[in-house]
Amino acid sequence: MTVTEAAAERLVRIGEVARGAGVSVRAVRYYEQQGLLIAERSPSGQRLYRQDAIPLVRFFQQMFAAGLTSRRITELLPCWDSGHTDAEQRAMLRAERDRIQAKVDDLQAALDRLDEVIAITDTHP
Amino acid sequence: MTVTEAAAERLVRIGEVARGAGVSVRAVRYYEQQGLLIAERSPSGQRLYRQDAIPLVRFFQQMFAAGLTSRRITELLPCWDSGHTDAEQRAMLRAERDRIQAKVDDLQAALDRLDEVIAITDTHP
DNA sequence: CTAAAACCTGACGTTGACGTCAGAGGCAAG
DNA sequence: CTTGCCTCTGACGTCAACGTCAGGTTTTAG
Repeated sequence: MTVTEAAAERLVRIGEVARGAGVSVRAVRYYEQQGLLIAERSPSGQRLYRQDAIPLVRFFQQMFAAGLTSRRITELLPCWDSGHTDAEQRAMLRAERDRIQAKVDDLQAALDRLDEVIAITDTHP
Repeated sequence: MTVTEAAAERLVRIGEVARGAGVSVRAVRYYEQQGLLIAERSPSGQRLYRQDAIPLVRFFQQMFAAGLTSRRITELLPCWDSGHTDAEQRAMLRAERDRIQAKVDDLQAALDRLDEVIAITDTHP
């Protein structure tokens, strides 16, 4: 089943997406504004989402937590949607991977320093 | 020799501290404004730092990278200076440690997802 | 039918660690 | 002495992902 084909699925409103993904309604609107998430509209103008919008929003959160910007995510979304990538996208993917790995290393180093202090302060109360 | 205490050492100006620690002059002034770094003053008002200000600034950078705020760092500085801590400080240390650990886990999960996509896009060029 | 709950579109506010600019001194070299 | 670099104090600007408020429409529960 492709994206455009999308048989008659149960469509949900923004509140259900927000609750389901654990974010605010404002956040979901923001994602649309940034081009991350496209919603159908009801005749009265309310946003209607397919159910897979919920794991998608969770995924956005994960990428945000990893330090990607919404712009970068939009640039990389086709990699997930179609599985097809050009050279530039593959380069971005690796760049982000490397950046995140470096961040993990930094955090681990900070963690070690904190643990060191904790060990000292625990033996010197 | 603790961090704050020190004998008559060669004092350096802000530019040398900034270059030595790999940050901007503005950043060093900001740290003073936030109460992280205290500087002597020359008769003309220029900031004079002891040389151990340089590793200290590096340490601040490391903590910033780990997501601590300048306020939190000021609250925890005594743990490094004196080695003495009260219950509240030990609780903060552990809270930060746990937060960083959780962040590492999140980053690792994001990393795995990216690697997954990279592997796919590499086999489907 | 009505009231509450949910949704809409702007649009301004928040946070943290600085960047940047303006205007005014200070300091060693030639 | 003056040139050029360094430093000073404000003070406003930046960026990203939302929070929040205002004022209005829509959907739903009873």
